[in-house]
Amino acid sequence: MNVDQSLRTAVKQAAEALFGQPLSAIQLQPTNAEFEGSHTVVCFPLTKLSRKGPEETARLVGDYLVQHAGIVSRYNVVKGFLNLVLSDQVWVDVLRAIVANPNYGQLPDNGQEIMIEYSSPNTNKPLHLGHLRNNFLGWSVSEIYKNNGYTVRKVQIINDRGIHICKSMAAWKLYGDGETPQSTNMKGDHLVGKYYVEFDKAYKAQMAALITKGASEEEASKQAPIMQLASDMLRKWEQKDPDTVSLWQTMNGWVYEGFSATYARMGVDFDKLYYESDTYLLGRDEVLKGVEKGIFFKKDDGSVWVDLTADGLDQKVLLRSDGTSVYMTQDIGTAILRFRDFPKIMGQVYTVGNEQEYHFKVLFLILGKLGYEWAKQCFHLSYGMVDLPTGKMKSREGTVVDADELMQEMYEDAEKQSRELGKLDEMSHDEAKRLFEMVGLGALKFFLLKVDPKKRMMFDPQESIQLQGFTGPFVQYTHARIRSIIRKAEGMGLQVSAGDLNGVTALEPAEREALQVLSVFENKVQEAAREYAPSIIANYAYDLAKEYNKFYQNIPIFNETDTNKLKFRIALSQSIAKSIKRAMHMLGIEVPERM
RNA sequence: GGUCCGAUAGCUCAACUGGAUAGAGCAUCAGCCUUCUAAGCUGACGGUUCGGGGUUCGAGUCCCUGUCGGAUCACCA
Repeated sequence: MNVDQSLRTAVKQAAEALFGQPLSAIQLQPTNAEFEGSHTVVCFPLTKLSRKGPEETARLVGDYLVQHAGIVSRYNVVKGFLNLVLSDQVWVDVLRAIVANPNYGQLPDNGQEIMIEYSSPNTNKPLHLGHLRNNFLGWSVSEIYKNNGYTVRKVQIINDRGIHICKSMAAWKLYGDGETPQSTNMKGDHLVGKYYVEFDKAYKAQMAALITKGASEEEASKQAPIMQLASDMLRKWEQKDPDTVSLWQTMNGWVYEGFSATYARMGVDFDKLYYESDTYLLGRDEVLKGVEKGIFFKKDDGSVWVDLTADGLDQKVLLRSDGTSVYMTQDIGTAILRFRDFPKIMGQVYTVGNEQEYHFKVLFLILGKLGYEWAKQCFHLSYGMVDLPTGKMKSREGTVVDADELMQEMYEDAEKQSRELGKLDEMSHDEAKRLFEMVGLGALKFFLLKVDPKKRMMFDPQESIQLQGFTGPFVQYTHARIRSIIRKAEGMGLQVSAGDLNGVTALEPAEREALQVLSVFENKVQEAAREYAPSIIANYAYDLAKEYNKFYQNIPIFNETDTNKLKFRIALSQSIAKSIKRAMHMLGIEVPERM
C-alpha cells in the first residue's frame, strides 16, 4: 500500500465533497519536524475552491479526513498547512508490506531498454580523478535505471585513434628502448602515459629551440621533429602501414590491460565496448549520404559542413577538406551503430563532462536532421569538473590525481583508521582486507556521488578519507550494526515474517520516524532516475542510516519483553538494513556484515 | 563579444521543483560507553541564500538588472 497515494485520493474526495469541485493537483509534503504529523497538505491553493480563509479551509479538510479516511487519526493546522497524523496501524501496515516484498526498492520490469555510456577514455594515459567521477556516475545511473525496471546496456567508446595516441607511440619509439610493462613492472596504461609525458617534454624543448632560432610559435609547433614524427605516424596508421598498426596495437593492448585492472578495482563493467577506430568510417559514410540528401553541404575546398544557424548555433565542420573525420563524425557513426546493435533501446545517455555540452547539442540536432526519431531520446548526462584545493587538475602540470594511486591510498587509510579504532580483533586476515577495500572505496565513491552531478565539486583529500558524518563508511557502519542485531536475533531463534506483525498497535516516535523515512525509498529511486542523480540515493541512504541510529540509540531492542514489539523492531531493523544495502549497491558500494 | 552553467553557515554540500522559523556534515565547545558495535547519539555556536529591483497569499527557487567565478563558441578529441 502506498500511503502517499491513499492520502492524495482521500484529499481529492474531501475537496470534492466539501467544495463541490474537482481538484487537479494536491500539494503533499513531509511535515516539518517541529510540528506533529507526518504528511502536510498545503491548503493555500484550495482557498480558491473553498472561498474561505486558508486556516478554515484546512480545518474543514482535516475534519473530513478524520471522519472519512480511515488512515488519519488527527490533525493540526498552522497557517494554511494541514498537518496530518496517521494512525500507528497505518505504519504497521506499511512495514508489513515492506517485509512482504523481498524486492522493496526495486520497481517491476517496465519492458523498456536504455543505453548508458560512460568512461570513454583516451588510450594515451591512465585514468584520473575526473574519470572516477564519470565512471561512478555512469555505473550508478545504470543501476538506478535497473532498479526502475529498465533493461540497461552499459557501453563506452574508446578513443583509440588519433594524434594523442601517436604522441605516446612516437616518444616510445624514440626513447623507449624496448620497454614493456613486463620489463619495467609497470601497469601498461601508466607506461604509455609516461611516454605521453616524455613526448610533451621533448616537444616543448624542441619548440623552444626553434623559437630561439627565430621561428614563430606556430611554425615551431609544426616543425618540431617529434611532432612531425607523430603526424607521420597518424598518416601511416590511416594508410594501414603494418609496422605502425602493429605498434599501435601493442601499445593500446598495454593500455587495455591496465584499464581493466583499474575498472576491476573500481567495480565498474560494460556490456559492450565500442572503438573509435571501428566507427569513424561509418560516420563518414553517413555524412556523405547526408550530403547527397542535401542535409549537409560541401564547401569549395571539399570540407563538409552542417548549417545550424536556424537552430541558433553556428556552422559546424563534419569532414575535413582532406576527407578525414573529426570527433563529431565519429560520434554520429557510433550512435547509429549502437541503435543497430540494440534495436530495442529507446534512447541513450551520454555521461560526459559539461565542457562538451555544445558538442552534444550539435550531435543530437544532426542525428535529428538525419531523420533518426530516437535522437529525441538522447540525453547528455553532463557533470561538473572535479576541482582540487590547489586548483584545477592539469595533466601537463602534473596536478592530476591518479585513479590507481587514489584507490590504493583510500585502502591504506581505511586500514590505518580501522586499526586505530581497534575494530579488527575477531577478523581473519582475508576478511579484514575485504573490509579495507569496502570502506576505502566506499568512502571514495560516496564522496564523489553525494554531490549533485551537475555541479562542479571540490575534492579535498583530507575530507574524502573521513569516516564520520555524511560519508559512505557511516552508512556502512549502520548496516554492520543492524546485521549484528539480526545475528543476535537469529541466535535466539527469532525469525520474523510479515505475518508476525499483528500484535503491535502503538509505536514509539523513533520507530515511526524511521519507518517514515523507510517508506519513501521507492519514491527516491524514481526521483533519482528522473534526475539522473545518484546524489539523491546517497542523501537518502544517509538519512535512513541517520534515522536508524537515532532509533538504535533511543530504544534498546532486546530489553523489550513484549514479543510482538520485539519482532516489530527486528523486522524494522532488517528492512532498513536491506534497503541500505540496496541503496548503497545503486551507488556501487558494498556493505559489510561487521566493521 | 555571443551562448550556457554556477554563487547558500568559517569549509564541503542539502533544501521534495514556488511553501512554514533555510537543513546536514566537517571544524569549535559541552555532555553520553557495566545495557544490542562510541566509524555512534544529544546539545551549543554558526545565515542580509552575491548586490539591487519585480511578480504573489508566499521567493534560496520564477522574471529583469548588476558583480564575481567557470565552461564553450577549432578542418583538437
